[in-house]
Amino acid sequence: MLSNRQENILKFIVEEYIKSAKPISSHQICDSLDCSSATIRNEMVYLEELKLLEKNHFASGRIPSEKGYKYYVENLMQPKNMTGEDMLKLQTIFHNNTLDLNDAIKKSIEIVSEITNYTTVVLGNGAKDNKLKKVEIVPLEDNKILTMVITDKGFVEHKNLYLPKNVSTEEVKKTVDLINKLVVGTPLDEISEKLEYSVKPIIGKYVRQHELIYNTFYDAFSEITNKENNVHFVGRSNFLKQPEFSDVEKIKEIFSKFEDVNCIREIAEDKNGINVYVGSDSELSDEVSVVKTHYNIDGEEGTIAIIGPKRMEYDRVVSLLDYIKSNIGGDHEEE
Amino acid sequence: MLSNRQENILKFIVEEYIKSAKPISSHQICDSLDCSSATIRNEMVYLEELKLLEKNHFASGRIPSEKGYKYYVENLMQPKNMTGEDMLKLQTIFHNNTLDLNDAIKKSIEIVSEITNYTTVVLGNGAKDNKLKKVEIVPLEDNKILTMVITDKGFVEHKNLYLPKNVSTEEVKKTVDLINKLVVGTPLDEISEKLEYSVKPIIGKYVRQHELIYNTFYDAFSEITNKENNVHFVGRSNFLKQPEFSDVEKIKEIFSKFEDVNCIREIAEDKNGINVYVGSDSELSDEVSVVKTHYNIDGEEGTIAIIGPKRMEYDRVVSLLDYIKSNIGGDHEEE
DNA sequence: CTTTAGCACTTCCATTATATGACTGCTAAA
DNA sequence: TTTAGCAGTCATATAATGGAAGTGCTAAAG
Repeated sequence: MLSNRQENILKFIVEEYIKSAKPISSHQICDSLDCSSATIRNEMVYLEELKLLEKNHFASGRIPSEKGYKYYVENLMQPKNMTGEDMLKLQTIFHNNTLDLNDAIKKSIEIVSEITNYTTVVLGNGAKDNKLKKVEIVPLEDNKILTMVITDKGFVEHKNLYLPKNVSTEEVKKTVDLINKLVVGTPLDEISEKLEYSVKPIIGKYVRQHELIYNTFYDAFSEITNKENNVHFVGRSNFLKQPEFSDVEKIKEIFSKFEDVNCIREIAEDKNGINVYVGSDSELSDEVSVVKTHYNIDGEEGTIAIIGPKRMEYDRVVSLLDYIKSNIGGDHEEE
Repeated sequence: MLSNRQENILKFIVEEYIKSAKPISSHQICDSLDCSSATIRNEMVYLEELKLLEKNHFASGRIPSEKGYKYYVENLMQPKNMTGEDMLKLQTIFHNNTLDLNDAIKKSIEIVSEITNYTTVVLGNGAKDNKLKKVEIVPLEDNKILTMVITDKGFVEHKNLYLPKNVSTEEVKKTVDLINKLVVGTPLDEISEKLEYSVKPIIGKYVRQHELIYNTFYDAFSEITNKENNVHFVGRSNFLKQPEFSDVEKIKEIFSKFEDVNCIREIAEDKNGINVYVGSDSELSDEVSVVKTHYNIDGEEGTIAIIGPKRMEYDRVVSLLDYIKSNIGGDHEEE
């Protein structure tokens, strides 16, 4: 158990280090705690024994350890009031009533990224659990047709296809009608299966050249459903602004994680509330922290995450996420 | 005018420096040119007077100047035969007959980026000159509707809208019918105008709450047409791999250019053929070169650009671009 | 028992010195 | 015109040096 003074010292060190990125000396602390630097030093030795603080070298000031950050986040951090400026910027989004949920979230995190200089991600779960609303084709010039797949949540995927010359648009239309009759309402990730056992056996009765057309649609669907999650990444290069990433090697490490789809998928969160993952808990790199939250608004689910250095303004980021979460998906009934 | 030997020396230096990123000394050259290092040095002095070569410091080897690179590209570079490996990777795309032009280009540059470790961009001119094919709405749950704008080239823009409670879907449908009747065939960038003088004056006759609906559509259209060009950027972080960008400050400079939409727009090219812009000519940074080409296939236009350090494998990149250009937009009639 | 002053000690960091290696430029001879 | 050879220049690596910063410890004071 930490004494009151020990907690204050830890808090001071974490917060000051977040601001300055420089190790904190005992002298810097004694003013605000009203005791001598020697006293602080004695306490610091204890905090270091508990692995809450670290030193870069024998005679450097202290910096928070990963454990120290965690202790801070869990026990010492106080909710930070949002500044009027931050609020104002976000409100321009929330007051736009016609904005789609996904667009609103994207815009919010763009703003967060801009005002905090951290990296932000939205990871929607895409259209996986959406149900097929309809399939539509629009014949364009020549043998080119536009095919669209529309889901019940308003997700649209489209793809331009070129038909082999011996296939007429009429035949394709018949196929589309068949699909619409038989497959509408099916969740996207079950469509391939359903096509196989409910459309394929009978398509031959209605459609000439059915094999070619069927395969084309089958491929189009599987491409659409395999499409990687809806990720919106903003402000990757903000990491370049952080002094602890002034080494290109470290930047490389982070960026290669960012490019690795699997790493990004792992960011997905399913816990309630706003969760903070420091360093190794972030699953990305020991050098970064992730603050994230899961949302589920009228069935549209996803994760919003803010990625920054461990030396992150946790209090500010948490309050920003909190603010966004309580404002998105607000009723569109009103007005 | 350069002598034969002088050209050979310049060529050797450029090509060797591209490989090694280290200044080239006279000794390295004399073997392959069959004369002594002193002779080379005498020639190098002359090439330096012409500003084709530079030195980092008094006793360093020579590196090509911007002018030197240009001379190389214009006069010395020989077309490089593509390696079988490179070809093979690209052919997987060109042999996929159902692939849309845009998708094919995107996939190609992804491969180019991967095999060359340079950054690539496709800058389509979006849907600006497309003509409206149709507007469509799909009512979803509650007061949410999906609105889609489809163009003659198969470009689709969609947006989920929330209707105020007192507006019925019926009224929206009427508006859509009106727009389809009056505005179809109009180029996208003239639509706002046309809405204003051909739909607005008469919409009141057919639609209740016409103001609200009209404004909603008007906004949706202007948002769609203002949408920034279709840019597909790949492999930004490849710059981290180049030794001349081991300094974070330089990376910052490049990345901030990449994030600046105007800078990216300027990449658009309208000249014929494949053009090489070295250093300051690149419009991005003195430290990079851009190799780009304009394509116009069945009216779909755009620019493909490859961005790398000045120390770029120009011959390889040019041949890659050439190969892609002669393969995309191949007939879909066959088979 | 807690706090503090003071001092010795450790490490970093910037500066300087020094040696080495890599090249060039120049000169004089081939 | 070409070449050999040497002096001269600069980068780079390594070591030495003198602060500066900040701790740990001890002993005295509260």
